Amino acid sequence: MPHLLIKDLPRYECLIEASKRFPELNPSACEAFLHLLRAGDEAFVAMERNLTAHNISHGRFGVLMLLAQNCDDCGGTGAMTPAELADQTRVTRATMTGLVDTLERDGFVSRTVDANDRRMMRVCLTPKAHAFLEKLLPGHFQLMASLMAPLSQTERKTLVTLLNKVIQNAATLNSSPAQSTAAGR
Amino acid sequence: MPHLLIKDLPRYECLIEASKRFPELNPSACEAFLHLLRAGDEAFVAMERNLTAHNISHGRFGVLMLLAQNCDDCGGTGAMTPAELADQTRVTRATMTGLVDTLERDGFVSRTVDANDRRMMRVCLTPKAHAFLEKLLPGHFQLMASLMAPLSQTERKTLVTLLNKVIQNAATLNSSPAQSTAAGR
DNA sequence: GGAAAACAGTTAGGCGCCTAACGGTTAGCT
DNA sequence: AGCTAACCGTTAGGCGCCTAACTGTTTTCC
Repeated sequence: MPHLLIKDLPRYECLIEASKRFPELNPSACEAFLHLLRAGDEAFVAMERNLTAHNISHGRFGVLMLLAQNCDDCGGTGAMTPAELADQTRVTRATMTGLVDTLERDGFVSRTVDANDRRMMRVCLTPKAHAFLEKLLPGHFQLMASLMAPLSQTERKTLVTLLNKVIQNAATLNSSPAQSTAAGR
Repeated sequence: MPHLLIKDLPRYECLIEASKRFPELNPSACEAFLHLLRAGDEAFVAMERNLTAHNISHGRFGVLMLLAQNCDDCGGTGAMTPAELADQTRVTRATMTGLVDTLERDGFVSRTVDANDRRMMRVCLTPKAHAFLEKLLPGHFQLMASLMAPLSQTERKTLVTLLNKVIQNAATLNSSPAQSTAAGR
């Protein structure tokens, strides 16, 4: 379930030591990177454990949340196409087909063909899904709260600010074509 | 490849709005949690993109790093049993079997049976693996550095401190049998 | 000495995600 | 009109990770 990630993060002195062999290794950057990876993984595992206890994968949960949000916020019908869902949840359309398949099988969503464009499908939440979320979400939110409990309000704000810088930076890095560093193969 | 995670993180006002319907939702905790998940995912994707460019998965990479570390630090032979590897990389022994299988197939590790206990195997890095790491690691470290570039030295320290609090807390939460209603700590 | 428990590693089967290729539908061009 | 390109959703096949059950080896304890 968890991402493979070395159990004991290396001590800072080891990073400094290693930086002598590898001049490209920036100890503070490496330390921050590894801690970020680890904390994110830990948070993910905690969340997924809670979800699997309710017999739902994080993938399917993401789809339900997205549909629910679309339903509540825009006051719309809550209907979205698979392509929209795939785009906003960052999975491929092929994966979304599988997710919607199982959600439909379990009675959480319904599929209908678009009246105007027969290529498109409309995916809608069922009442059963709304009831399911209503029962699941309180525990989900409590989990977030207890995970962030050791941080004060201002610490959380600081954390968000710092993470935002990383997110923005990573977004541009990840979208750039290729930043291959080593020359050739 | 990435964890499914909603593309646009909700605005803070939306969280406050949602907290009216769900009293368990703590807006600042939720915001910090989602940003952590996203930043960790972004970092993970960046790292894995770099690794797959060298035809290695993050799972196999973790095993190689662990073996290399064990070799360098302790001055030992660098030989570890699959059970040790599985324990320290946080995957099951069954998964480790598969990882070592492919690593052995590609000539990166060798398997030998322990002389004293014929139940055990000894997994060792080959010279080919050392050469491979020597070529791969500079780019790997550069990636970390460029990802953390927007943070100053002190900001990185702050980030590590905050993340450490979360990691410690999550470790106890994840190891506990079931999460309580969390009124404490 | 011999049965049973404990342990190490592997195999079998499942799930989620991916990429690549496929039929069905609409829009654009000549 | 008809041919083509673009698009939507789906299928097929692969990889990594999981759990559960299995094989083989050592230890334990009568």
